Amino acid sequence: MLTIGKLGAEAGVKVPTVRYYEQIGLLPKAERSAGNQRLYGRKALERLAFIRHARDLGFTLEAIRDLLSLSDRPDQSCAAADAIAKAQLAEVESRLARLMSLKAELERMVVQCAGGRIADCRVIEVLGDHSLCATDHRHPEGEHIA
Amino acid sequence: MLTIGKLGAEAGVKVPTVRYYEQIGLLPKAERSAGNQRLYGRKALERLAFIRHARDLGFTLEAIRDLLSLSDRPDQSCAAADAIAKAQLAEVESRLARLMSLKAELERMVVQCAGGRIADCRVIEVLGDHSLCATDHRHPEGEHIA
DNA sequence: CCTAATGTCTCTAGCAACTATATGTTCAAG
DNA sequence: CTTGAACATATAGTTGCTAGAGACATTAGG
Ligand SMILES: [Zn+2]
Ligand SMILES: [Zn+2]
Ligand SMILES: [Zn+2]
Ligand SMILES: [Zn+2]
Repeated sequence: MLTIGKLGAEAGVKVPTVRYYEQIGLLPKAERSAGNQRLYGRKALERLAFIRHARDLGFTLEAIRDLLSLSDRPDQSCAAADAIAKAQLAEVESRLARLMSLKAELERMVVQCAGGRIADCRVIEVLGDHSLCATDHRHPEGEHIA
Repeated sequence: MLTIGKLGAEAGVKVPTVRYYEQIGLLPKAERSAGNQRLYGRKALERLAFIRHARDLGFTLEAIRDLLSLSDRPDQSCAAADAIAKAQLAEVESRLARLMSLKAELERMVVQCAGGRIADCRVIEVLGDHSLCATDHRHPEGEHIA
């Protein structure tokens, strides 16, 4: 049995994060030692590693919650799981497109600045006027910015 | 003079967001009408449009605060503004690199799944085991995930 | 065996950047 | 003059954690 610290170290997750996952019901309530400390077995480690990996791939905790409950029903069709992964792929692709556009605009700004006074700074000028941009990089409503 | 609603519409910013920007000191406290409603002039509109555009380019509010205070000093060197833009470009490039890696892994997962039962689902399998991944896409510590 | 250093416990609050809700006031149209 | 939209304030919620306070548990050294 692992203490929370060992568990976190094995899975690459910080201790408060493990407790947080338990709090929001992503991990089941852990067994406790005589002294009230959490104890984990191999199954909990696998579950936490799954969560960590899915987070690393950008899935939200909500999506991970669904994926975990699917993975608890091995005999069902995996269509729902695949749909979640495809949605995540689409999300990543859309962020990618936007970030490429941002990169282009930022590069233009930085390159065009001759490095003089603020009054002549291309960075400041472009930030004040989107019509100076080459692409329409604007934030589609409802999309997360990061 | 514009009311907050008109101002927001002109700049493409929601009304509560305008009030939020005022609250955190990004916009100066607005003049008020006899009936205590906010009134804005052209300068405020320009400032809000600047903020909106910078947000659209992914700058944080902290960076925008700095850029705004720089733009209030037109005679100073623009080196600091350029540095902020370069840092933002670097940030975008690093996110881009990570997202490309995520996209590759997600595509692999989705393509490899034959679409049967959960027990055989490649999506679930890969999520449980990073060693099945082709690249090291893992989250560098301290970086934002989105 | 005692002590000191970690590690763990709970609880609360904070971060970014808003968004939503509730309740009340002002304004413009008809 | 009444109605309804737009405005006002204040508070709480969102996501995914992270940081702190103050108390208890465990472990390693002397
Ligand atoms: Zn410049
Ligand atoms: Zn632009
Ligand atoms: Zn599948
Ligand atoms: Zn992986």
